[in-house]
This record gives sequence, C-alpha cells and structure tokens, in this order.
Amino acid sequence: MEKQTITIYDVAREANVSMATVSRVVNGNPNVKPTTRKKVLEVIDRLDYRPNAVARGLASKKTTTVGVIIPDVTNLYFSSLARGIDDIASMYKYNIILANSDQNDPKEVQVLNTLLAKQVDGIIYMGHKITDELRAEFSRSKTPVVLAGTVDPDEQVGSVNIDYESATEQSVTNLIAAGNERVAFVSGSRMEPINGIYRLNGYKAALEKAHIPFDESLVFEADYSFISGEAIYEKVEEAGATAAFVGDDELAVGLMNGALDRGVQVPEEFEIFTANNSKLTEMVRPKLSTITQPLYDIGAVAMRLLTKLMNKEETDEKTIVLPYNIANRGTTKGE
Amino acid sequence: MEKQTITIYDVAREANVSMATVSRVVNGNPNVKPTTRKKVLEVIDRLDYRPNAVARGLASKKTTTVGVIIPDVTNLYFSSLARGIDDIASMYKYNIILANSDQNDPKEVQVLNTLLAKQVDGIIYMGHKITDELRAEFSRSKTPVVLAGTVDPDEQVGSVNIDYESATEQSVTNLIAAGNERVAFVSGSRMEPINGIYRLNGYKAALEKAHIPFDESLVFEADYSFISGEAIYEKVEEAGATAAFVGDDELAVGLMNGALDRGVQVPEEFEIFTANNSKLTEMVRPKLSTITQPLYDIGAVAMRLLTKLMNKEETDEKTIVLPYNIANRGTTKGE
DNA sequence: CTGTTAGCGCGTTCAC
DNA sequence: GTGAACGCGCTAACAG
Repeated sequence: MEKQTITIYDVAREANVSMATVSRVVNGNPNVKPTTRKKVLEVIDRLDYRPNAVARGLASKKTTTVGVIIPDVTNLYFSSLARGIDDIASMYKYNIILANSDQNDPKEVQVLNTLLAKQVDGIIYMGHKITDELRAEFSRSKTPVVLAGTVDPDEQVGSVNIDYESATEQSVTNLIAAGNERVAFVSGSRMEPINGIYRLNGYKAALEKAHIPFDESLVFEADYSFISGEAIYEKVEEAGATAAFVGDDELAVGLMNGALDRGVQVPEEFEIFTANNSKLTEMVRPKLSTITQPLYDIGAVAMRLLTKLMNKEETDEKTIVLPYNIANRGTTKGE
Repeated sequence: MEKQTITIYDVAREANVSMATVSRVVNGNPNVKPTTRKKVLEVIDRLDYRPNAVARGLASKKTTTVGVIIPDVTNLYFSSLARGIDDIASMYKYNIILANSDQNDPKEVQVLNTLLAKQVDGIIYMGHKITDELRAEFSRSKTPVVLAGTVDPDEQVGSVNIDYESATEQSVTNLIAAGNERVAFVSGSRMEPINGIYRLNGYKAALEKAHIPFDESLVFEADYSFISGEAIYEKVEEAGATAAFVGDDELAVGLMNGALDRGVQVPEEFEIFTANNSKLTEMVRPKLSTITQPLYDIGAVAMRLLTKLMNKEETDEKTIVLPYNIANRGTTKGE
C-alpha cells in the first residue's frame, strides 16, 4: 500500500537527468558538471531521498557492515573492546552487527553463517576458544577475520592482543616478591588457550624463576562471573594460598568479596592480582591491582586492521601485540 | 577475480529444477513434492549453497535486522538491556545492528538515518532524552520503533519501562523512614525526563508525604560515571545530606566510594539507594540497596513488542510498564 | 506441484 | 559530462 519509497529514479526524473548521473553525485564521482550536481543535490534534499543500502549492497557487493561475535555484551572486558570496535567502525562508515555467542560452540558456527549470509564485509571475533570447525569456516570464506582480545595458536587470521604470558609472569613474580610462596592461579577453563597455555605458562615461569615447585592444587577453573568467584574463595583458602592471580576482573571481584565477606583482610591477609583492567577494577574497594591492558585500543586496532584487510591494503603484520603495564593498586602489598 | 559465489541458479541447474523451486525449499514453502525437496536439499548441501540475505532483502523488502541505538555498551544498565534484546531477537531470527550514540543529539539523528538506509525492519532506542528532531524522524518513517528503558512523555512509539516515579518515591520514603531528614537526589541531567520529571517527582512526593520541604540545594546532577560520583560526594556532604537516592548504579558506586575513601561509614553515617539493579550493585561492598528493575526483561519485552509491530500483529498496549521491587541491601539501615 | 517472468533499487560499463 | 542498458541474487505473482 503506502510503500511510498522514493528511489533514484524519482530523483532522476525530477532533476531531468538520468539515474546514472544521480548515482554519480550520490557516490561523489567527480565526473559531473557542478551545475547538474547542484541541481541533483537540491532535488535529493527536496524529495528527502535516502539511498537504499540493500540495493547498493547487491549491486556493489559491499555492505559496509561488519559482524562482531561477542561472548556476552554484559561482560565489561568484552564490552570495552566492543566500544573501541564500534568507534573506529563508524569512523570508517561501517556498521556493526553484534551477536552474542555465549561461547557456545554450535551457536558460534551458526552465528558466523548468518553473518556471512548477510554479506558482511568483515568479521571481528571475540571469544575464548576457537574450535576446529570454526577455524575451518574462517579459512573457507574469503571474508577477512580479525580476533580481538582473543588468541588462536594457529595464527591464520588477523589478531590483536597483548603478551598474556609475560604479563602474567610479571604479575605473579610481583606476588612472589611480596612474600607469597603459595600463589593461586584462578582463571576460566584451561581448555582455553589464553588460560591453559599463555597465562599458565607465565605463571609457571614465575614460579620457576623463584624456585617454587608448581603445585597443581593451586590451579582453579571457574566461570567468568563474580558469583563463582565468591564461591571459589573458600577452596583457594583451603589450598593454603595467600595470594591469587586471576584471569578475569569480574571473577577477581568475586574472589575478593569471598575473602572480605569472611573477614579476611585484603591485601594484608590475601593479595589479588587481576588481568584485564576493566573499569570494574577501580570501582571496588580496595581497588584491584591489575595488568593494565588497553582494552579500548585492542578493539580499535582490531577494527582498524580489519578495514585494511577489507580494503586489501598492505598490512605489515596481521598478528598485533600491544603493550601492557602493571598497576599495583589496593589488593597487593608491594610498593 | 575468484568471486566464486554460488547462486540459486547453480543449485537449480544442478538439481534439474527451476530456481523458483529452490527458492521454495529454502523458504520452507510446503508446496514442493518431498522427492524434489530432498533432491534440492542434497544439492544445496553438496554445493554448500548459502542464500544471499542482501538479495533476499532487496526482493522481499525485509532484512530481518533491527537497529539498536545505545548510549554506551560499556554501561551495565544498557548492556543488560541489550542482552535481553539480542536474545529475543535471535530467537525470532533477527540480527542486531548496534550503534553507540554517546547521547549526542546530532549523532543520534545521523545514526538513525544510516539505520533506516540499511532498511532495518525495526528500531529499538535506548537513551536519556529524545529531541524533537529525533521524534520527528521516528514518526516520519514507517519503521516501527520501541523505546527500552527510556521514557518519552510524548507516547507515540512503543516503550517498555517501570514506573520510575513511584519506585523513586518508595525508595526515598524508605530513606526518610530510617531517620534521614536530608536526603540528596543525585542523578544525570534534569533535562532528561526520567530524572527531571519522573524521578524528581517521586522524590518530591516522598518529601511531601513526610512534610519535609523540598530543598533545591540537595539536588545534584552528574554524568553517569563512577568518577563523577566520587567527585560529587564532597558536595553532597557539604549540603548536609545523610543519605542519597541515586539514579544510576555506576554513579552510586562512585558516590559510595567517595564516602568510603573519606572514612565515612556506609550505611552507618551515610545511606545510599540506587536505581537500576545492574550486577554492579552486588559486586561492591557493601552491596547497594536498590530498586530492582528487571533489566534483561525490559530489553526482552521491548524486542518482543517490536516483533509484533514489525509483523503488524495486534498489540494490546504499546506502552508497557513492568513491575519492580525494592531491595534493602547493605547501604541502608532499614530492616 | 513446478516453471516463467517481472521486478527490487542501484552500480557500472560502454557508447555518445 | 551524461545516458541507456544490463546485472547483482532472490522473491513473488501468475500460469500451467
């Protein structure tokens, strides 16, 4: 009925030119006489014409849309990355299709497929673990992919991260230097490379340098939620730990609360080092000592890299490692 | 070069049927003989055919994509709503184009326009204030719009909220009942209806019931960030307040930390009531007493409402008000 | 049940 | 500089 959409044709007729010309002015093609350009623009404005991006996408095979796969927008670590992604994306005139994956493997594959069906120009993936099936889908499609804050030992697609291993080693070393001989390692599943490989290796390296034997009973796996952090404190305490390195801020907050709620003083009786520097670390008391990752930048750089890939520009390096720092705040005794 | 896309044609040829038939099986049209359907599906699978959603969108005038305008994904209040939105959206086979607006007026209008250009089937808007220009754009386009956790006194589009006014009144009444005669009102800009009208009215109503005169010097405006919350505590204290009702959780956390960092006991010396019940309220110590809004549900219901609108289904009511509760936790003395 | 035929709105040669 | 014509991949009548 009232599908009163106005098209490029209406503009053309009204301006007494061909649709090709209208298309040219809309796309900023210089081969248009200033006079006609002005006339066309006037009509466009008068008719309030708005180019149909879908038709455009069909004809040009570009949608100026990128897919973003995220485990959970509600997690500050990922939403901070997402913010960086979206800012750079809109700077380059791209839009973001955001899809929560819940780090559920089959759902991820399905989400990826609907994203590809929608002809996104590129994909940014955030997650914990890349299954073989997902990796296969990545390489099968010609759509560029960049991992943000996510590592895949098989470095086939672009990625932006920090050096989790050395950052962890440094954090744990600090904890040991402060006199803690039993430092717990609390993270998400060890099946995830970032935990099971990089962080754990950093942890072990720190122990080794201090000549402390690795003790399996000091390693804990949990969900990335403050609830499970609270629940796990008791076990950490029972294992005789006097400090903990935690792989996720929300988890760290939970762990700290688990201690505080039991009357344990932080950092006097129990020290904590967390890993992501999300704003959560500065909202709790005491403030969490943490590895200071540039979260926003990781997202931003990932998106920037993706634009290059989509543009088939030259890229020096597809595997980008950003610098980090260590911030000793309120949950560690060290200076 | 290797634009080796396989189309519905390839499938049709390979299966010895017409493209119309392929289209039918792809779209689950029942008018296809089981035998041919099976044959087609086999070919689809073999060729790994994936329908082009853009072409589909052009032909059908439906993109199964909805635009979501959000002030900042990094804010837990909004990301919680977003989570509910995305879950219901994917349940109904829709995807979400997420766009951060930074509550910047011109940017919002521009974002809305690119969303419409992309032919989204519907729009969910989250924000603080709807400018006249934006409202005009809303009603000008035939694309359905639903506000989530966002009020517009001019109820032309759909919306899902709680009763902010009575929730605030109840919270403040609690504070007064606990013996606080000077309760501060801390929120975002009063230019935003949710603060300047609903919450403030609720605040005033509570005062009136208690026969306490309204004191302008107890009203504070700030950004929705913990930083400005910390900064504002001093002024709140100077104004002689012994308690505060805060319109945003992050802001409330900041205010509390401002007090704690000065050695002020919460709730013994200063009580706080916040408004959004994001998980932040349970991550800090003491836990924040709060109005318990069903954040996830607000997003979910908003998206559900939008699906009805997009489907032109009957809807009982476009202005939905969800129930809330009051949770007295650690920042109030009341029972 | 299945095939034919128009478009959907726009980008893009290729002549003029 | 500008226009005519074709095609992008698919849906939707309309026949048969």
